[in-house]
Amino acid sequence: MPRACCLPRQATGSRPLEVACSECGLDPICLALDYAEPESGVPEGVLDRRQPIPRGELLISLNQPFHAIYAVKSGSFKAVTRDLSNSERVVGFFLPGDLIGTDGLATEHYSYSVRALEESSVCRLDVDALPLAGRSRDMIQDALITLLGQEVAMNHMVTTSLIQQNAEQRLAAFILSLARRSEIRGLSSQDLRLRMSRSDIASYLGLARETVSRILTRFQNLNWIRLRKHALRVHDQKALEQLSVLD
Amino acid sequence: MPRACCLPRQATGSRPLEVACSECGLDPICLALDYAEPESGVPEGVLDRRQPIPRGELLISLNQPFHAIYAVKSGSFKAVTRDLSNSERVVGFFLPGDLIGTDGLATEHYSYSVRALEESSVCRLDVDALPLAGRSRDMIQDALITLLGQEVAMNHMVTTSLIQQNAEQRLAAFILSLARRSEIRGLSSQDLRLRMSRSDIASYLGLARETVSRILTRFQNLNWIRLRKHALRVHDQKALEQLSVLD
DNA sequence: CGCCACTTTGATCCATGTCAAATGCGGTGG
DNA sequence: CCACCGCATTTGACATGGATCAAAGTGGCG
Repeated sequence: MPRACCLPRQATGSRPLEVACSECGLDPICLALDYAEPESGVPEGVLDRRQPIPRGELLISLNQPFHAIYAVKSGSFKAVTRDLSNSERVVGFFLPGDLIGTDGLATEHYSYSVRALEESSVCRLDVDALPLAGRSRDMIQDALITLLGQEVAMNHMVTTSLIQQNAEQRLAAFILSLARRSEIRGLSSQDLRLRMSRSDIASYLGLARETVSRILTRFQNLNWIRLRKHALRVHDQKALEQLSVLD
Repeated sequence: MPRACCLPRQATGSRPLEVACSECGLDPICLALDYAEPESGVPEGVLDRRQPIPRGELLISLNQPFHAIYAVKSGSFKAVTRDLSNSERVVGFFLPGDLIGTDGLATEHYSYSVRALEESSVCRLDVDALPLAGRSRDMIQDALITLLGQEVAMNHMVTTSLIQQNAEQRLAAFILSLARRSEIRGLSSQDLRLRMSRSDIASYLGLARETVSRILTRFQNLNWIRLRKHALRVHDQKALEQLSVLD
């Protein structure tokens, strides 16, 4: 059973690595839609595959009405919201295979802006148009329930691990989470590309950017990681893991 | 259209205040099940209403397989999990109208233990038995999607507000969130009962219990709140709100 | 009445925020 | 190709919020 949407872009030269459809968070729904191949009978616009997004471009604007869920195919994104004092706060990063916008399902509008950190591509699922797709509601609903449930569980973990850990632990957990997500999606867990700025990381982790910088160099001096501009290589995963375990 | 399950317990004497069914998070599903009244044809055990839970009792144990979602009818609960270093961490409080266990929908097991902070009661929805209820899958699925979506949005807010606020702001936000939830459910937003210990609050907010204590007395000295053992009266909601706005 | 758990208050220390300056890096124009 | 500029990052010095340790106060319950 070849997954058609994964075939064409196999070796397009300098393109960044893509996550395989089979590893993508949207896959259950794509399956239900037969990947919206022409012969599937799914109308145009329900599932748009591989939409390119230039670096710096907004994929979603805060408070925009909800219409679609996106899956990151390649590249990366950051989610930014405004807190009560109206200052920007990074609330998440999206890597290949991640879903963007699931929280809009309930609220009817997006609760954050999403910006491409690099040249990226996404698959877009038009939720409003889903009923037109003629697919079994049950399948799609079940898939959505699963997705949302995973989202809840993930958020839960993140919250738990971020609050009341010190700066070193937060950074270690952050790096490990990137590595794990990368691995889950079938990419390398050792060579990571941190396309976000130190400020973005700091904002996300609730730290000062100076602290992020200091601790990253500390990790590097301990030979736990190797950091060259935005390329991160994990040398000693065990050491990072131990850090989170020690209280 | 009287809501049957709200009728009988109207004035049972010394019982704590109950949330009305119409204000309960489970209501959309209860509606779909006709409140599981005898004449509704819903089998026994799908929706158990008003199960009493004694103070200190476990409603859910960590890692227990998932079977049901609960709605708090009266009283209150705390959710406790263990972090990587195996120490206990409070990850949430449940007040009347709140749903417990929604994250199990996806993970198939509960990710925290839930303990009654006082004599409480819950409605129990047996998710496994739902298909037997003969209700339209669509209705129930839609309701579940809405519930999960709200959960995601809520978690999002909590995470955003907790990380990178100082202790005063966290406490202020905590009190305000209790007040708002109380109000949303149709109860008083000024008179709150904090049945959890200072340690529980501290654990939840990622602070030391001494800090919680100190700041609560500080708020009291400023005349923003009045605190008598576990009864909290909000005197100056505006002041608390301003605190979160200032960065 | 007295024990035990919880809470409050006080004193001290350290991690991390803040401010400031130096360094590095990419882009642009000459 | 180099000179210059602007921005991100790194590094240093210092201040402080909150953790930690310690001890006293408070209330519930046998």
